[in-house]
Amino acid sequence: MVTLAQVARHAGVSPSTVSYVISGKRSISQDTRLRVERSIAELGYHPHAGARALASNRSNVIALMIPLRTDMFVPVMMEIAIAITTTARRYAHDVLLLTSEEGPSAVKRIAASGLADAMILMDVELEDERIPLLRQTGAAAVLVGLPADPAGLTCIDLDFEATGRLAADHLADLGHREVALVGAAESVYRRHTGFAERTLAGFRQQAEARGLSFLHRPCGVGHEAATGTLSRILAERPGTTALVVQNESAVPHLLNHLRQSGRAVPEDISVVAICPDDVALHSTPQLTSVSIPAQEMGRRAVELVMAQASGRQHTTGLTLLSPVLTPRESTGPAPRPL
Amino acid sequence: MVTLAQVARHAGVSPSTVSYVISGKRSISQDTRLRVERSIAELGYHPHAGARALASNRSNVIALMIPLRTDMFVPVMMEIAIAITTTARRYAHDVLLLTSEEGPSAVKRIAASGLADAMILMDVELEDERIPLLRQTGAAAVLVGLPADPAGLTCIDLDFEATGRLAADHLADLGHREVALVGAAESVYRRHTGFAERTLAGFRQQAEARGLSFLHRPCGVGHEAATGTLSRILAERPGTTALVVQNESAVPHLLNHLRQSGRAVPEDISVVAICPDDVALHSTPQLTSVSIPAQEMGRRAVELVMAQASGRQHTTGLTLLSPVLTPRESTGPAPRPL
DNA sequence: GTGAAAGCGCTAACAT
DNA sequence: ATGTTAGCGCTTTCAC
Repeated sequence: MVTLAQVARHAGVSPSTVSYVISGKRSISQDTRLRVERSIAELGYHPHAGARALASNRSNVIALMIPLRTDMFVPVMMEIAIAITTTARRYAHDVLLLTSEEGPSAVKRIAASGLADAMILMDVELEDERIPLLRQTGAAAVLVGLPADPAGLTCIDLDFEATGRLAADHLADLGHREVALVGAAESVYRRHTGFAERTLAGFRQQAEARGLSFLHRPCGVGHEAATGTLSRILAERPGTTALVVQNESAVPHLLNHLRQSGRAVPEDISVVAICPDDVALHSTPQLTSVSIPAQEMGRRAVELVMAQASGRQHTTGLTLLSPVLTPRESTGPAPRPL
Repeated sequence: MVTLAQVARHAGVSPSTVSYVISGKRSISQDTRLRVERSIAELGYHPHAGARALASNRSNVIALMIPLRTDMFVPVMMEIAIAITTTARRYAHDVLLLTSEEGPSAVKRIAASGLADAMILMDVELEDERIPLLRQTGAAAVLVGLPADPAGLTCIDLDFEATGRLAADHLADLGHREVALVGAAESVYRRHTGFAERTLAGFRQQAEARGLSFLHRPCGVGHEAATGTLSRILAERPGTTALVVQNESAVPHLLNHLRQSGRAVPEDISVVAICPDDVALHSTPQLTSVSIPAQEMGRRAVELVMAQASGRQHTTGLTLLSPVLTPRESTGPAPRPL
């Protein structure tokens, strides 16, 4: 193993000089810097992470806690996780993956062991058990999602209330009067993961403001669940002319069920999806959608947590990304009543 | 921060005793052990990861390299990653997440920095750039997937050749004579990720042995791609009575297209999917499938890499999990020719 | 602009 | 069965 001392000897300088060349924490003459850098390259030196963490009290690692659950749309989580990881590298950090299996105590373990010096928590619940521990350890942390009481915490999420309002407005503008919201799995609502409830609240608010009547139904995973939910909606409210879908995995089933039951999209029924762009683009017809900006959420989460960890500021507060609705082929004017 | 020395003082023993209580590397009297354990709990002590790594030359971290690509079925990757993470915890290890963005040099960086003492590589290509570096650093490593030349490497994967043969046999047993394989995205074949080609090879071999004629077509993502691929297959070979599908994201579209074109499954056409069980179970009809044992692959990958890292054995070799085909509702006897 | 040296918290000989 | 102690490789004063 190549050590800093070896690099120093090779370059004919002292160990501290090598250290300072690497960290840039004091000015070095052009000449020395070059010699040291050449030695580093030549010997293939990489600083020992443990030694560095021990001496500097910073691990250069961000812990990422992801849920074990499978009732969320997995590709979105994965995209966020990947965006976090690649962004972290830009800050010379690595990402440690933790699952919720270990429970809230993982927060304590990570903080106390100095394994990571910042944490990003995904799948935050309204009353998340990890939050008290977070407050008590005072670790730099960012939540992806909103808890009930975000005071003193740094959170980032899509503004789902605005998302619900946006969808309602879009449909109201098109003249729809009777609409339905096909939501996430029931377990998601039961668990009080904020996003589903916030979307519903925003949608309800604006639906009422715009005089829309609407129905909300959760929807489980799989073909049966999706078609069953849709049939029941259409049976109960035959006058429904538009659907808002906040359930990526149900999208193909829903579209197919509409096709099969002889309803044309958007002529007979309009569809707005809340989903990543690629899902919307790969559907037929391409879906009018409010996109889930997974990449941006991951990137911003890292930026927020790095700002905190570097002590530059305690950006304690909410970052709510504004939803963007992209009209595509799946929404159109409400059909004239028969 | 609570240190080992503080625990020692609190328990009235020497630091090394505390260390040995924790590691179990030498026998401790019942009495001392209890006192030390109580002190640890009382003070909320967690060993400093960096210090431990520095002193012991072991980080207790497994690096997991995942692909950035999105043409693989994401939920399977995620399930493997989660299984790896939870299994790693059973070995008192954590998982460091690396993406392929950093390139092959990540292997060098991790090995040289001592950040991880073992690596698991996913999405292995036949001529994977990371392999030479792996051989040269001599790091403990397990590949999920098979490269062209696995000599000296430890690999684990589903036995996709046997999977192909199994599917062919199942259909031949049911009397089918003309079958088609709906494969992964074309990019997957171009990149020479082994699994798709191996499935095809196994399927071809057994199809020939059993006298099946067959067609193979890659299939991209999305509704258009899936239905287009299927229409073309049926146009080209109207006598096709069975489909093997190695493309999870195409499954719902395929089933719907069959339904819509008036073909009953399995009366008119049988379908065998190569997919995780939950995809098979959530389809209608439930699919006869060869399951992708994501959990087991993750778990076994950790076991293999731990065995290696602990030096107990260099299990250099392939672990090919035997495929299991579960007959469900989507396959039946070949229809009598008209 | 550069060097010397004191730790960081732990492990693992080497003691007894 | 337990204690003493010398590092592990790095960062960071302190000194010039």
